Amino acid sequence: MLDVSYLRKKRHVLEEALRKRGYSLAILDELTEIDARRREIITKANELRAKKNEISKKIGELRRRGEDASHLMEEAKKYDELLSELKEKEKEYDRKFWDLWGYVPNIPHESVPVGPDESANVVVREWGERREFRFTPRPHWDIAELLGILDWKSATEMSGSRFVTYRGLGARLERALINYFLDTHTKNGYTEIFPPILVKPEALYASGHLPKFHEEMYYINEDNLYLIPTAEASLANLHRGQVIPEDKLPLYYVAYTPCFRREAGSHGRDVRGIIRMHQFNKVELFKYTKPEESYEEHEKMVQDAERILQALGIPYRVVLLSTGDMGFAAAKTYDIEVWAPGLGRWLEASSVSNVEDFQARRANVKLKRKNGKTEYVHMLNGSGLATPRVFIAILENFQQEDGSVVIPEVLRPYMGVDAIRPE
RNA sequence: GGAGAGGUGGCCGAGCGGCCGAAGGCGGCGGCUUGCUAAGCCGUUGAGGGGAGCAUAUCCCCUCCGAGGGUUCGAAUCCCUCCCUCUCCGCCA
Repeated sequence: MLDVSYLRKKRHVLEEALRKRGYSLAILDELTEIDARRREIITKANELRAKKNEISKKIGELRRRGEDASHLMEEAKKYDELLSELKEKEKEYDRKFWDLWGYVPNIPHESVPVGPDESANVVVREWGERREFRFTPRPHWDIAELLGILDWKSATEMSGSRFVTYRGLGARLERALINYFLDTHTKNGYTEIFPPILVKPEALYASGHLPKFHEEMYYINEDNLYLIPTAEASLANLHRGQVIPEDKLPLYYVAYTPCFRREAGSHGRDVRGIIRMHQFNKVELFKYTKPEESYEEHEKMVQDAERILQALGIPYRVVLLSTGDMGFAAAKTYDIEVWAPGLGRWLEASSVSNVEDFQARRANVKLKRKNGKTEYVHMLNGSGLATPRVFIAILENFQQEDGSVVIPEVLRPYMGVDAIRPE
């Protein structure tokens, strides 16, 4: 959520932000109208309340002296009728306003390329050499089939499409990735967290996933809880309502969690393999920083994710997302895409965003300066990394002609083998 | 799941219908002291919103004592619902 003063005092900034993102500006007119009405009502109600409070105070004084106050009590009652109506309206407009304000996205940082969609994204750098194959590289689902490490039949039978069962060294590889990621990041100063995976709606409002993305998440009506779509949702709530002394910042967190997404809008897309799953594993990085340091920390976070791919030897590129492709809460986002030779395309394995104070405002996380002043912290999140796409990249990049897959050096201690071979 | 206790400012903690945005302590900030010295003394110190204002200066008002309702002229204080914490019992990986 943005600071409301943008609507009143810096409307041009908002307009520009919405235009850059390709959003309609209509919402601003609606907001302005509701806001004007809302303030009108608040002002009126406050005046009435002030008068009524005054009378009540007098009654108190009279009563204490043991004098009669019935005439004043009559007068006070008159205000009740006037107020009760206004109070209803006040609530109504307040709710309307804040609900709608929740649909206003974050303002893109000035360094973000402007464009309608991913076509305007900018490749910032590319790492590693894409391997030349002497044979036609297979897509990961064929390799997995040969190796017997992914079992689609059991998963679809027990859970449906977009679920998979990892088997044998496949399950082992998944676990190895999670552990390797966690071990690497904790060595780099991130504190490991294992958060709840079911969270309350309030938590998702704070992270910015609600109200907009209800449809994208699994919701358990019985208990009013959501399955998290990413650990970001949990980590953004780690310090809810807290005031953090500035010398404690920045805070670095890393968390492994499964993630759950309904993928409601992507029927028919990426249906084969493990590119797009309802349930997948991800190791998430998260930072709480001072506002003036967040962009520097953003760059560092991208590099922390990149280092993992470098150690694994997977070719990748870093893409700066354009205004039209960026997420709702983000002010600036880099994607890290791994090369998948079997598919012949780049796959997003990480998305690293600076949301500035967008989440902090709703989660109410502040920092206290040395001079006693408080302000909202900046929050950053990034995958470090999502396992399925790294899993794919390993299979496809390190496949041999006979279908076996060579395990990267750094994973061997976790795997216990140097290759996965056909059964 | 059952029985009970409780949720108050950055933290601890008093208050249990009006004089309470809230005693006291700790912490923070400012100052004084420098023979009680890893101290003492004095002062100061919550958040959000609305209005006036060039103003992130200042002033006025409203709201906030877990959240949401209710009773009352008036609620931190009384009633209801929900959330959370703790204790005991039950169940259980």
